[in-house]
Amino acid sequence: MTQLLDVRKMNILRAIVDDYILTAAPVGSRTLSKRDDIELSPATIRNEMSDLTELGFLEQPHTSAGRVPSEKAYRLYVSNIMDRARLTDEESEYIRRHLEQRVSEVGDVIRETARMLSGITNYTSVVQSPKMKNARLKHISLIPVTEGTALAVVVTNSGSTSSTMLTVPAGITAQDLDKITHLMNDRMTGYKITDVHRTLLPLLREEIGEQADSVAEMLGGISDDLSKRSVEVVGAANMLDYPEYADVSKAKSFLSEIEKGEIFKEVLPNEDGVEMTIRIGAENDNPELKDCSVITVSYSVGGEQVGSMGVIGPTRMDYSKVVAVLKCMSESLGSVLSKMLKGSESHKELKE
Amino acid sequence: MTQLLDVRKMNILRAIVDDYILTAAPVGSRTLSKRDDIELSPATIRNEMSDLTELGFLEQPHTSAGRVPSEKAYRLYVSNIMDRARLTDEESEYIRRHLEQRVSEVGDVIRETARMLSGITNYTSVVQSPKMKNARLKHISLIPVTEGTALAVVVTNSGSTSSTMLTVPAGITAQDLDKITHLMNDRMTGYKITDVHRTLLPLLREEIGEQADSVAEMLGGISDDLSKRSVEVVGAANMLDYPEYADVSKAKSFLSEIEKGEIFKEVLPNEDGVEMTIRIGAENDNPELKDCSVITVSYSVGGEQVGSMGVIGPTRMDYSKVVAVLKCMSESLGSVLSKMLKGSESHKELKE
DNA sequence: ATTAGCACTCGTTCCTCTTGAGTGCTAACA
DNA sequence: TGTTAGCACTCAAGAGGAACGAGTGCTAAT
Repeated sequence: MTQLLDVRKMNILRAIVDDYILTAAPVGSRTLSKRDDIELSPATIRNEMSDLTELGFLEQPHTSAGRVPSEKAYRLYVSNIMDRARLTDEESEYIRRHLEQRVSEVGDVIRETARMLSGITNYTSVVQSPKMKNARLKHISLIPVTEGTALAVVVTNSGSTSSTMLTVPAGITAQDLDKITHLMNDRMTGYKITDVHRTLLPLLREEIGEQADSVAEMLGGISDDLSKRSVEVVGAANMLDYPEYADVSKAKSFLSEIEKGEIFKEVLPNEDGVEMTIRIGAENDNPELKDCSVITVSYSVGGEQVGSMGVIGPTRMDYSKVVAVLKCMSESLGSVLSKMLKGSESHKELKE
Repeated sequence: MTQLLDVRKMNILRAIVDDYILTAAPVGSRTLSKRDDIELSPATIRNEMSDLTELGFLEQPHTSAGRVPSEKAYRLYVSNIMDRARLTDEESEYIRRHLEQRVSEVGDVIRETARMLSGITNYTSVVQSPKMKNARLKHISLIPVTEGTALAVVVTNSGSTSSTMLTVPAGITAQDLDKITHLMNDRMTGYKITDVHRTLLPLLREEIGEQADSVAEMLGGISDDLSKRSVEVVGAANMLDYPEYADVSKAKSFLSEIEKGEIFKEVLPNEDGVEMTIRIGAENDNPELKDCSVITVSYSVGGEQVGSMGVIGPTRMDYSKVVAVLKCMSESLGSVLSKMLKGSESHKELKE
């Protein structure tokens, strides 16, 4: 990338963004010239600021106010300017240790992650539970509930359970369900949940004949259901701490959006391989977030991205800190989950 | 109860409360005298208001402002004055129909109840899931997970499932767990979950001898876990619509309290037999709710109170409407749950 | 190229004044 | 004796205006 701005302009822009992130007040030339890292007179700075305004990096609320960074400025700041901080060892140690105290259930770990993320950053956090597509079958029970419906209770190798209501094809009896349950527990444990119904098909044909296909379809519903993932959102009320939301009607519309529960879409996993995404203001698809920035990071177990989490804050958020915290969280969560899920011993692959 | 106030004072008080609930602005004597239901001159009203203030039913924000009802006034209003409205048939029909569309899962019904409750009242709703203490065992699986831990998956006659991580006593093998599972499915279905571990004890003695007691204790953990109940809280952001929360810092402290997730305590079931409770302002245990009123109602299945729900709003809430909506909701939820849970056929009672 | 100097802009703050909704009290009235 | 008209008084809220000051842009000197 070619140098968009000369070094001096960069420095001034950094100083303005840093200051604005801290104070939320328009930054003036005199304030800047007092800083140690800028050795220029106010007048010179004013000239530079005037240029930066023309280039679209700064905005002026009104003639006699200081300058405020534009979204373009944040973009540049985030990609080229800010120092990509790492947390101190104590901080990351603290995070990891807290997370490791919650090793009994995946849900607990996710919740604790969300809580810490919002607690440390003081913004709103969104954490998605890991996808279980690669989970392997450990135990299954098909339990008839009413005429035509059955409950499938699946335990995966990671110890997580899920239960799904299934519609039982006509003609399948409780005895059939029992037979299928035993068949699956005997022959299919260790297979990926998503593969089970296909792999099982030939065996089913032997056991229950012509209804095998409809039963396989029913079992497919289990892996569909398993792909539904929960999302923890914590710290929405934190936003009220920032002058951006001093106006109650703004606060209300933000909080209502959060309560709708579709915010997780903003945190949807990035394309494979992309670790971190920063979306600033209007870059967000959701118009309700046009004054917010959303930073998301994916987390991995065993080298594979299985989920993501994010932080939502005002565009004037502390990008550097949030990036650092998210990195650490992602690593910690990944490693804690790995430990939890490593109870998976027998892996049988589906030969396609 | 003896008549605390004469009829005219009652009328004036009702008018003031009604007006204040509507407008949130202090009510003056002239405003009142313009109302059709009060045929008195402002001066007369002033005299009465002065008396009511002395008696503690009214308060004055400052000398030259109108009067505002005190908590004592709301108390009186709620117990003796307000007309206990019922919903129209269309309204209650609407509620019932909406709820009946969610018959597949208890959790869905609870969530929809909370959503409607907050949607209709425009306050914050809290709905507790029904207690399952009387649920009866339909199916159980004990699945070894790691050395020393097992997962208990329980399906009740109502079709709801729960899974609990149990600590397996030393010396109990996977085979033992299997044996116990079969024993329970063969002999204990239809019993109340809470009774199972006790009733099973003699049978366990036969099967696994001296370890029976520790196993029974482990199984007791299942019913402990089953008594954990989820709570849905919806519409916290609604509070921002009211001038009481125009101050962001108030809004923040309310929302933070909600987010802490302990609000359900305010909705804890009333003593048996009490159907509805109204707690006004300082009557709430939680100091964070001292400017709020909480109305809770219990709901029943088969004549037994199994849960409760409530609405949280400013003390200046529309008591009459909320009471009516809660009554209707309680009945609808009760009847919908009854239908869902009536799948319970075989009941075996524990002979004590 | 930088900076000191200066006139100018404009939001914020702080007064003061006015307005009006409300009161309490007193005296007249039915 | 209860009700009401009248009046002086209070006080929050709003309007208007001066003073302030943080900021700018421009020009001329360094």
